[in-house]
Amino acid sequence: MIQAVRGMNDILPGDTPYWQRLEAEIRGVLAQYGYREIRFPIVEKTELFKRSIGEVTDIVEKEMYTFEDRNGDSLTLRPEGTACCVRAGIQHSLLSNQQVQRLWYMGPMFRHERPQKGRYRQFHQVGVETFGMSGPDLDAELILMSARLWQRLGLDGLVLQINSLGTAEARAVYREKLVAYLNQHREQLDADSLRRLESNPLRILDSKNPQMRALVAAAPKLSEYLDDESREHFATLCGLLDAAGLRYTINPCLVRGLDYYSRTVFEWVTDRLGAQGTVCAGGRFDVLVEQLGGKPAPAAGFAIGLERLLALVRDQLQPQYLPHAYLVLVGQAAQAQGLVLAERLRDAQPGLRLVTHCGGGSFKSQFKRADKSGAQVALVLGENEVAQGTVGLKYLRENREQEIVSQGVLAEHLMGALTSSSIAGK
RNA sequence: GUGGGCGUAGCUCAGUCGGUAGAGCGCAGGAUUGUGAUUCCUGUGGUCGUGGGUUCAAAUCCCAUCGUCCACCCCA
Repeated sequence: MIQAVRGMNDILPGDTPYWQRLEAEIRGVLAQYGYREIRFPIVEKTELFKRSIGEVTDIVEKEMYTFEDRNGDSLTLRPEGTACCVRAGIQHSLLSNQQVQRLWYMGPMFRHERPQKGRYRQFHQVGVETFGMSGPDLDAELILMSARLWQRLGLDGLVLQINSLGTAEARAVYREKLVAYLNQHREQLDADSLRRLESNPLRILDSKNPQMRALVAAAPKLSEYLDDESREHFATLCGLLDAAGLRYTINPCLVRGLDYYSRTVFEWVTDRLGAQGTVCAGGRFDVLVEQLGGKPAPAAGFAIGLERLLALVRDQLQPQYLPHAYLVLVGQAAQAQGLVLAERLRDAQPGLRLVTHCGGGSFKSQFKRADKSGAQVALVLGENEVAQGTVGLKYLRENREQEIVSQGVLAEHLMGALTSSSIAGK
């Protein structure tokens, strides 16, 4: 048997209604804030990710699906969307002349990691990216928008952590101080931290090893090395969040794995997903556009891991996907008439979800199918009904008497029988 | 990439000391021939993940491999 690629999952019919519902809620919130969808390819030039995410990051060094196409170009399945979005924005002049853009995208991303709970090799993200707005008010909007989404989904228990990374220059100064400090205590560092001392020393700050905690606690603080503008930016953001009544934790150790972030970074975290607790993460990346060859433009955004989010809210979603009615057809004449009748019903009630029985069979077996379909009612067209121009209407989920309805008024009758809201509502 | 747990029917799982497999659910059909879901009866089901090895004999013991889950790591 040929199986799906490891870490890449099929989403089956039992799950897709939940995905669709989740995606619809997200689209709804994004629309409330005036964000517009952008779509870009799943494959990009490898160079794009090397230059944006950073050559020495784990993603670029060992997690990308990179291959040569038939021209010999090095291409990569996108491991994230920000770089793609910026590339598309630059290419189509969406970001020049101080233009303001509020964009979003949704789709699969690819990283070659060892699969575990909440972490897959093909996973799905909703990404939000904004351009041309440098102030903390935009940062606050992004965070409030994500908070609104949790509220709309009935999701509580997420904790908001925020921090400021300052400018690249300020961070470089701090990095030197931090490396100097850690080198003084080299003998206390664990193997991971020694490795990160070379690659990404800031990550040592959020080491999970408890033995590192005292060392980290006494380390120089990034906040003490922030440039004045970043400091003020961050203070204003905190004030805006306070004014909006949003609770947050300032986490001085919150850093990002991708190189392009600057100033504000934030994460929404849960303790209900095991080791992969970050549901949403983002921040500001003011230098990325220029770094990728565009005119300088401030930018900020975030990404949501859809598998993780769905795991948290699945039980609260109420997807509507079961058919309203199942048409039982017994006899040659009924089979021929039934298809036509079903089409007429769909013409008259576009919101009606009607399954027509195919393949014949006894009344008994067809009613079994009707029941298993989840339909609220069975419509019965047999020899008697054909002869009389009627349809039997049996309620499968409630204790009501079976009805005989003239075919001419069936569409109208169904509206009442099924409660109009359930047909009108998608 | 590293470590640990687990792979038996469509699903959830039994399977003793090594003697070539069972249950429940599901699925199909039936219970005086036009009515589901309950009940009863019957039937359908498996290359025991895969490939080697040990043995007269392997679901069972050993090795490898693949998959899966969890953690490290990484990240959304």
